[in-house]
Amino acid sequence: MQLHKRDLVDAATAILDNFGIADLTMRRLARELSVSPGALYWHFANKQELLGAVSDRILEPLGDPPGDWQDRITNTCCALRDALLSHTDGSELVSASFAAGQSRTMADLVGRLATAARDAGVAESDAELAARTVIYYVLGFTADEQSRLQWDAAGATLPEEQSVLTSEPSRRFAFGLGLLIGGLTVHSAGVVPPAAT
Amino acid sequence: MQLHKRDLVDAATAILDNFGIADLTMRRLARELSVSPGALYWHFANKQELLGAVSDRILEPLGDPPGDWQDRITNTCCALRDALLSHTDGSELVSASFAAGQSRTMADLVGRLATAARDAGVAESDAELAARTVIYYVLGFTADEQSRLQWDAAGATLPEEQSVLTSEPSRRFAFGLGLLIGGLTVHSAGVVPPAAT
DNA sequence: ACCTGAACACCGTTCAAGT
DNA sequence: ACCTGAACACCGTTCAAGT
Repeated sequence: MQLHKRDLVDAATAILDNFGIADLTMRRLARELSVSPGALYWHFANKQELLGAVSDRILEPLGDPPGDWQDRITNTCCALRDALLSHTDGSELVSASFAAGQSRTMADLVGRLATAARDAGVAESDAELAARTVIYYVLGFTADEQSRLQWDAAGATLPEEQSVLTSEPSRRFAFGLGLLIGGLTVHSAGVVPPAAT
Repeated sequence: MQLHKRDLVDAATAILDNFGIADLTMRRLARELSVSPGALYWHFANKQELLGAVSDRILEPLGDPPGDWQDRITNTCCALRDALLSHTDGSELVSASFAAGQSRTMADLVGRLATAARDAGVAESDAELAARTVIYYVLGFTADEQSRLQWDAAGATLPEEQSVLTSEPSRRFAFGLGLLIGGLTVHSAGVVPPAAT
């Protein structure tokens, strides 16, 4: 039967979940679909584009949260982190797609967070940067968290006494987020950030 | 003559600067050194370790700045950005080495920034996370900046009217940094960050 | 329109064997 | 101690040719 983009993304997501990003290759995907490697290039121009589609699939659960700007930032970031943690190497994959500009959903997220930043009093010219700064944090934090989680899951499972770096990750995630929201709050209060260089 | 670690890192850095990270392969490096690919594995256990050494080379210019905690964070971040921008794909390479825990210098940087965070009033248990949050920002911002710079350098050179995203990058860098320093400042003033999840 | 087969130009890593 | 040669097990991408 005919191959559709959806089928490729389904199978790619399954490989990701079961074997991780290192095994998510075009050839492996073709093998899984019982198809020649070249067939994939009828549906996607290249691997980057395919990975972008998988990223968007991973980010499908993200909604458009209501509330004031603080709530919207907090909810968006928590939902993003949850989505990334739901798939093996999720943060690594989405980080790469984001950097390559291949994820529609990440672009939308930047837009929404920029709106929240404007509502916080950030100037139009800096709103997107503020949005991206928040995203850098979520992607960086979650990549760290996930690599430690997956390393622990593979190795010895220290049952109670975990490292300070793996303990209470949600509380820690909120701390860093609070730093950024606090920064936006003082910014809107009229404090000028110190000059760099 | 004998091959030393230094020679490998020299040659690897030259490939990076002249051709970018995609061309920095073990086989290419061996060819450049007129040596068999296997020879490299006498000096480095694997590619990750070699890339870690290149990252440390790139970060060599970084000093240990004096001053109050705000100055130390600002100067460290600006020096880090400068070092990354001095080498083709510098931020991509160092980001990867940092994520893989292969750069001694990045580990040192986390330590120094954590000390600054403690001086800002951050609790011992959160100081390293605050340090990492600052680093996520610098790496994320600079990766973005560098990819746009390198894309512009390759394509059409729009001489005057640049996109809002590539204009005045240093001012924009300082803005995001100010957000984080502002967040640390209000934190030390006793404001509790809002809970996430 | 959609896919196969086969090729092109590569990878990272290992390891017996040489000097 | 340090390196070669050769192999192992792969990659992403292209493209004439088939249906």
